[in-house]
Amino acid sequence: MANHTPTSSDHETKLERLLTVAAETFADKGYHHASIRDLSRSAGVSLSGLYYYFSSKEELLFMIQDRSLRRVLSELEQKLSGVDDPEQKLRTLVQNHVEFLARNMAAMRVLTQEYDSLEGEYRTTIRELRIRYSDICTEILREMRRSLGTGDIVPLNVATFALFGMMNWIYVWYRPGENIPVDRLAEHLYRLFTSGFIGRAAVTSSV
Amino acid sequence: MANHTPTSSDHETKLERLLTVAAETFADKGYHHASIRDLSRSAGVSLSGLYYYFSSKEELLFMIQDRSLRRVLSELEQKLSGVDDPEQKLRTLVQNHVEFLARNMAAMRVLTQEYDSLEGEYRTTIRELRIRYSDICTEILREMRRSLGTGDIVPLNVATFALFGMMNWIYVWYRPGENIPVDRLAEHLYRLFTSGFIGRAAVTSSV
DNA sequence: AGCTTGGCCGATCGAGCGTTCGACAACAAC
DNA sequence: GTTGTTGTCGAACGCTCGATCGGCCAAGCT
Repeated sequence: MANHTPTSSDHETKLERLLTVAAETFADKGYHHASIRDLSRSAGVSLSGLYYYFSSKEELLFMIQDRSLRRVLSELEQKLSGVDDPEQKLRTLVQNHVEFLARNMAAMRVLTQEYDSLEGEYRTTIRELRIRYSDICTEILREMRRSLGTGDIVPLNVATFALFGMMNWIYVWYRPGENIPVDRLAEHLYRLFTSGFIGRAAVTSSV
Repeated sequence: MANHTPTSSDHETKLERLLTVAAETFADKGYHHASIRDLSRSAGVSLSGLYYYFSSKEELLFMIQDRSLRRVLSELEQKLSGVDDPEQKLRTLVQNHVEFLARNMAAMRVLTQEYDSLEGEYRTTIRELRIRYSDICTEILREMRRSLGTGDIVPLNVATFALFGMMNWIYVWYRPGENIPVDRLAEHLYRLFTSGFIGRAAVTSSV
């Protein structure tokens, strides 16, 4: 009577562990190339035993993406509450994204690289979460522009995609521990995006 | 006697067509998920007939990546010869890359997304080409910095990866014809990278 | 003791995969 | 007219895949 759901937390813990193993395997070999048998080997569970925790390979992929995206989103929204200055908001977004990405490299790689592997309702759900995420970014950029009174140099959606491109490209080259620290990297990207590479106001020619 | 390799150009033409079809299929369904049977259907050639033009699926993937990379590299080097100003060089690089990417979206998508699917010598070859490409970019950035006398704000390799991230992210969201024209997009990205989003010199806080 | 349930497994199925092989038609060379 | 080359094909092989199913076992309840 003490705990009326005695096994549910064990179940959740083990599921979480399986998702981590799966994310690493998918990140390493790619979703389609990695077999459920690979997972069962890495997780030390039998092939059929895995199906107790999820009902299909695609649902497994969905769970990895869904949980990562919701987590990074909720951490961001939590950190943003209370911040008013648009520039500080953007810095918070970049720091949060880069740091989360470095902490959950495998899952985030699966999230960005295997989106096309989802179909139907799974895909729709993930797409809506992604849109919600990028909308937050675009809105911050809009505020920045308004508060600084700068003109419409670059379309907001192009700027948003460029920023996410800079950040998400990290998993192609960055290895935590081998390169510069994560917080310095985030600061570099934030500065590159806001101030640019040269760091001065006017760029010479016309167009 | 007039032409001692009469069929070789036909052969090359057909191979080129097959590579295009294959790139589109791989870009659409992913390398591992797309079957050779899919290709044979799309190309209107029998399954076994395909093997006259390549000896394995992996070689096919390699040829797509190798040809794209060599082509974009040679077009870049050609355009760069004669340009002295580092800023103009960088603008040329961005224009060339973005424009090529928009013209060969499928192949470039395969190039960036399916690098991990190559193994052994194939992988080594492609990696060396990629390094040669990014080295050109890093070298231009170094020249820019020297000629402008600006300090070491952001490490050159971080800046290089950020730039390629901005550019290569294009295939995630950009659809030629639906969004802004390609040359405008390239100019936006060039400006974003050099001058940044805000477009002024100093950014407030310390760190 | 008997019964239920959560967790897990070995064996197996049907489907699809990449690749190979022998054959065949067209065409040029001798 | 024979021979060799180029391009194409249908059929098949061996293998791996995702998924299923019946059953086992330990724990908790009655």
